[in-house]
Amino acid sequence: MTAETPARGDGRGRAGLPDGPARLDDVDARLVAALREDGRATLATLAGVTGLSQSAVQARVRKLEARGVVTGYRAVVDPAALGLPLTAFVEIRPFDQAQEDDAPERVRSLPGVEACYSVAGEANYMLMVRVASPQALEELLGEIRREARVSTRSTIVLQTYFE
Amino acid sequence: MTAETPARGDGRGRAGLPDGPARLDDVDARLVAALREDGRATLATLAGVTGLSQSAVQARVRKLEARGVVTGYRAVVDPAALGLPLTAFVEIRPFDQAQEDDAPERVRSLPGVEACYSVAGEANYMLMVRVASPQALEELLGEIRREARVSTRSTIVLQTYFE
DNA sequence: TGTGAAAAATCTGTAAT
DNA sequence: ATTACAGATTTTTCACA
Repeated sequence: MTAETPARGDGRGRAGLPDGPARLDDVDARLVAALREDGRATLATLAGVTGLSQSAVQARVRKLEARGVVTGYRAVVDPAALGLPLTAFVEIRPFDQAQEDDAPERVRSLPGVEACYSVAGEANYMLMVRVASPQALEELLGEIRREARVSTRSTIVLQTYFE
Repeated sequence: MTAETPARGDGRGRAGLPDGPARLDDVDARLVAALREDGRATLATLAGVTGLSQSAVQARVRKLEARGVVTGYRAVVDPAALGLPLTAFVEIRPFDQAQEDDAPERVRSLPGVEACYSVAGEANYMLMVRVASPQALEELLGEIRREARVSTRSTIVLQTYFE
């Protein structure tokens, strides 16, 4: 073999689309599913799930990581056990629409802000926050408003059925 | 040792509260933080982080798992790579408030529904869904409405800053 | 709880098919 | 992709403070 072997096509998938998912085949899909269920599954386990050899599984998992399909591994922790039993969704929109729109950066470092999305709708952004108490939520909302100069509209989570 | 050794108090924490978080000490907190960042961190790494021996760390991690503080380990997967680039929040409320309120169970099995919360506010429940396209969202919303007999109000996610 | 050490299992890299 | 093998790491278990 003298020249490089292009893995699949030109790395762009279909007609000029920015490097796409590069479609997962059946085996990859099963690996991903298994790793989503148990991020610590051993190669032996994954080999069993897919019917492939351990070596083949290892190579595939590495590729999935390298391709950015699997971006990491995390322990799932009960928020209540961390002292943050209260979850809320917070929609925010700027007081003054002329101001600079850097809300995501501004709220990122506030403790308790777990996620930030820009959304289409009445609000500009949607946050998910976890706090210790209603009082803590009140304080956090104040920080959010002040830090990002926005108004907030909160939806309190009463119960999490699954996530 | 003849009788069982109660781990801490009576297992209820403070005055009759239903078995609480059992407060994490400093070391546990660091372990949890490390495992949230890297769910595959080795005992050696965790020992380094905490200054404890591997055995001690292992015992603590086991207890955190047994206590339900750490509920599992998951690979983090790029939704786009799975062919689900479109995220949305869907608020739902029943058409007829007299009907049985089993929406969470009904939507649980619908593919693409990633989370379900009951909420305080105008809606009864908030869902987070991931789908392949606007068309797929339309179809999923139809299924949700039909399956759980609810009306929906959706907020499309344009960009995920962090989660 | 904790430590330390030995045994068992797992991962990694390489090579031949 | 598969099998096989060796060396390094990691996990597990156990004796003991």
